Amino acid sequence: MREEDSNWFSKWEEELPSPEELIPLSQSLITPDLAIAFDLHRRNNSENTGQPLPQTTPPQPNSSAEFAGDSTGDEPARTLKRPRLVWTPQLHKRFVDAVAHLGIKNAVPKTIMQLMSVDGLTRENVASHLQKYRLYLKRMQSGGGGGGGGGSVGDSDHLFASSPVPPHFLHPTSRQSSDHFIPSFVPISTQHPAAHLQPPSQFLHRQISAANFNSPTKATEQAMFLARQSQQQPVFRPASLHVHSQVANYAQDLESGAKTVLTLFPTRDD
DNA sequence: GCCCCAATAT
DNA sequence: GATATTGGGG
Repeated sequence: MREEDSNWFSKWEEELPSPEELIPLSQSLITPDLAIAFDLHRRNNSENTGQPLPQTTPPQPNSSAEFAGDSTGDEPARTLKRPRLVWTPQLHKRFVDAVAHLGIKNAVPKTIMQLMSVDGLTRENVASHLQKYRLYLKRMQSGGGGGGGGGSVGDSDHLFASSPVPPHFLHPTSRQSSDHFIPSFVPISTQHPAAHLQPPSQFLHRQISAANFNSPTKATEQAMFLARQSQQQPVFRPASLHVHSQVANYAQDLESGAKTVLTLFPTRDD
């Protein structure tokens, strides 16, 4: 039923005290002007090991939607090109969790984008990624599903392979609202290829308090989804949340050396 | 307008 | 190679 869905969704929005409190993890994209600033002051350490960016400007959790920096004060903000979005495993996991949570049925770009609630993430970003992800799933059902065949999915899907694929993705059975797909721990025991992009200190072990989703109501489920993403307790103790907003990392492309790409940096691993 | 898919561009 | 963008169609 749609009604339920829209119900919890609106309730969700109503009940939330404030985005800042609920979603401390809201990942802010850097503004273009900031990017330019960084580009100007860019350090020479190409392959840095530590924190690449000094936080000269405390990013505001909610204003990030506007890239519309008038840094140069001339370009219409909408025309400005955003840097390419880099789908880190963490970001991708968030994507997968969102899709899993919505169920394949409702997993459309717009909805996914909303669920992920990542600042600066556009519908196009999600659509593009979703398209590719679907291909991956398809490839997986035909190739690797049977067992025995050896259809190995190949190593070309590093990113997608980094997050567990919810079982119900692979077999379109009649109904799966996936009411409770537990976005399980991703056993990031080994480092993924993109690990070099992440500061080593970011690797913390993740533990979910299973006690939390004992009796999730529709309303709270959404909150808990987000809470789970941020590896925080639900709204209970907002005081303890460190609100260190994420810094988007503009990394100079190591190979080409000319491109600027945007990496979303979760402060915790997912 | 949103969505999907495929193809093409960067 | 990974994303973004575009185009055709529902």
